[in-house]
Amino acid sequence: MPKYLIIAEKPEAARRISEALDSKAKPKKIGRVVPSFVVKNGDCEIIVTTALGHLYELTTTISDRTIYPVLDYKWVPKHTVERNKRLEEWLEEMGKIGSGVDYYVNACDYDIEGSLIGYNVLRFLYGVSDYRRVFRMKLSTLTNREIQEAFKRMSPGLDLGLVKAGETRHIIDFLYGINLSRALTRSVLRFLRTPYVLSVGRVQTPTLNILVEREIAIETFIPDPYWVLRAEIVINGETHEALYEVEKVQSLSEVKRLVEEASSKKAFVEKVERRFEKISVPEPFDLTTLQREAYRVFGFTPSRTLSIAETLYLNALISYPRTSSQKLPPDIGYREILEKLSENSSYTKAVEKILSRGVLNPKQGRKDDPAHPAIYPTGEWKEELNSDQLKLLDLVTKRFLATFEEDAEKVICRNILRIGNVRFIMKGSMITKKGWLEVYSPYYSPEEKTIPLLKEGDILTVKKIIVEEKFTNPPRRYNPASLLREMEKLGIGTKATRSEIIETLYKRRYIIGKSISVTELGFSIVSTLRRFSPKILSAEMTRMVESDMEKIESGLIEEEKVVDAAKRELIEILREVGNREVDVGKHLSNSIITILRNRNVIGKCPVCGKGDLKIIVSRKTGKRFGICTNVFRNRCMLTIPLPQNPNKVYATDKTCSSCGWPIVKVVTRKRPWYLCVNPSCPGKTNPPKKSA
DNA sequence: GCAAGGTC
Repeated sequence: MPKYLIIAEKPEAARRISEALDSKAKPKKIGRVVPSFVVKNGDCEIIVTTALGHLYELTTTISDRTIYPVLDYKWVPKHTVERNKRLEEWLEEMGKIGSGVDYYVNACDYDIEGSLIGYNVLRFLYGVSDYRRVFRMKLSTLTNREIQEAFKRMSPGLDLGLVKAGETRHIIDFLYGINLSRALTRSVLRFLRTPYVLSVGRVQTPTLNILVEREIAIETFIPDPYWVLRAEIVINGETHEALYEVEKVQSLSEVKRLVEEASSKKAFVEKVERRFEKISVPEPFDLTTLQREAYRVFGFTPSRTLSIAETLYLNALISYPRTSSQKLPPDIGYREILEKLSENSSYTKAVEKILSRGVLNPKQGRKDDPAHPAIYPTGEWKEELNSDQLKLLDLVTKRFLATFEEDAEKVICRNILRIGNVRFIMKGSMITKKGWLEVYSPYYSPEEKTIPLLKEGDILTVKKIIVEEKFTNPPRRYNPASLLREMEKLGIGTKATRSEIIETLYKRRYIIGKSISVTELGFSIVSTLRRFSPKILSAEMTRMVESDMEKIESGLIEEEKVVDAAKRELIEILREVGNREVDVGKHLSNSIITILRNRNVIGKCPVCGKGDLKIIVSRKTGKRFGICTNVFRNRCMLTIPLPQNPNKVYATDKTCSSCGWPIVKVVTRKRPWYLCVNPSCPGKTNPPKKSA
C-alpha cells in the first residue's frame, strides 16, 4: 500500500484537502501543533500535513546590521531568525509526521511562492533529492470536486521553473534590501546619540517615491482662476438654478461677454432631454477592492481591513481573503451559501428574490488569481463578533448578494434653457430601477436630484445671473486606500503585503498623516537614492525582476546569472555610498534630528497660535505635562496636565471636534483611548479620571 | 534594530 504525504500551504487547505480525499469524509486528525490528517482513499494511505506560509527564510552570517556589503545568504528555518517557539515546534512535528512515506505531494497554492514553500519543505525538512518520488497538485478553489480531480491528475516532479524564479526573487530583494538599508543606517550612526533604523526596498522605496512626486506636484502647483456662471430661474414661485453649458469659463472677458448676452429677463425652454443609464452590478471583492471599499464606507485602513478579514476567515465566516481574484466559480456552491445566508433574517428577503429568478449567474470581475477565488461569505454565523467584524462581514455578504442581482438604472434629465443667446442647463437624476442597490444598501446610494418638469417652449423668469470666481485645485494627497490602488496599478507588492508596506513607511517616519504627507526624512531618503541608485526608486526594478523571473521560469536564463549581475551592480552602488558616507550621513541625520525634535509635538499651541504644544517630562518631579514652546521665550503661558505613567501619551494628527485643540492617544494597560488636551473642553462629557 | 513574501 503506497503511502503519500500531501503538503498544504496553510491549515485550512490541509483540512479541506483531507476531507475531500477521505472516502468517508472523516479523516483522522493527528498532530498536536500541526493540523494533520490520516486519509483513507481506495488502496492508498494519505497523510495530509501543512506549512504555515514560508517556514524557511534567507539570512546572512553577517549579523551586525551596520556591516556591508552582504553577499552571502542561505535558507534557514524561519524560527531561527525570529526566535519563534511555535514555528520551531511546527517544523519538528511536521518532520515526524512526514517520515517514512513513499511519495511527496506539493499541494501548496499554485503560484510562485506556493511552489517555493513546498520545495523548501521537501529539500530542507524531508531531505528529498529524488524527484521521482515527488508530485505537484494544482489547486485553486479548494472544493471537493476540484481537490479530487487535482489528486488524480497531479503531475510528476516539481515545477522547478517556478521554484527557481521564486528563489531568485527572494535573493534579489534580500540583497538589495539588506545592503541599501545597512548602508544608509550606518551612515547616520556617527551623527546620532542613538541608532536610527533606515530601510530601503524594492517595494517600499518606489512607494515612497510615488508620494514624494505627488508632494512635489502639490508644492509646485499654480492655481488657475476660472469662472462659473449660474442663472437663478423662477418656476412656480420657487427659485431654481441652471448652469452655463460650459462648466468652467477660462477668461474674464468671456465672462463679461456672456453676462451681456444673457441679459434678458426671460428664459426659453429650448429642449427637455431624458436619458437612461445603467448602474452596473459591481464585481466580486478581491482583497484590494475590499480594502478600498471598507476605507470608503467605514474608514478602515487597508491593514485594519486585512486583519479583520483574517479573523473572519479563521472563524470560517468568509473565504480566503488574500486573493486578487474577482471571480466566483460555480464550484463554491452558490445555492448552498445563499440558503445558509437566508437563515439570517437580514438577508432572507434578498436571498428569496435571487433564488426566485431560477438561474444563479453572479457577475464575474476581470481580475483573476491562480490560487483562490474572490472573497465571499460562507453563510456561517457566529454570535460573538465585535462591531468591526460585523461591519466587514455585512459588507462582504451584501457584495456577494449584489453580484447575483440585476443592474440598477437611473434617468438623467436635462432642461436646456436659452437666456438671450446663452444656453444654461438644469440637470437632475433619479434612480428608476433599484436592482442591486437594494441589497447593497446602505453602502452605495448614487446622488439623486429632482428638477422641475418643464415643456419645450415654456417661458420662465430669470431672477439673476451669478458669476463666481474659482481656482483649480492641486492634485489630492494619497490616503492609505488610494495609495494601495496606485501600488496595484504599478504592479508593486502583492495583495497580501501592500498594506504592510504602507505601515512600514509610517513606522520609519518617512510619511505622516491619514492624508499622506512625506516628512523631511522621506524626502532625504529619496534624494539620497536618486543620487546612488535611481533604479530602486522606480517601479522599473520590479518589472525587471519580473521579466528575469519569467526568463528563469522558462529556462531562458540561469538563476546564478541573474544573481551575479545583481551582486555586481550592488557592489558598485555600495562603493559609491561608502565613499560619500559622511556626506550622506549628514544629510539624513539632519532630517532624523528634526523628526526626533518634533516627535513630542502634539500640535500648534491653541492659545498663542505660534508655538508648538509639546509633551515633556519634568526633570525634577518626573511628571509628564504639555507645554507651549513659546513659554521658554516668555511669549506664552500655556501648560496642560497629561496622564502619567504607567500610561503612555502619543501625538496624533487629530484635533478635537468641539474645541479644535490637539488630541493625544493615551495607551493604558487595558486599551488605548483618545483625549482632547484642553482641560476645559466643552465637549468633555466624561472627564478622564485622574491617574495615580 | 535591515527586504518582501507567505501565514496565525
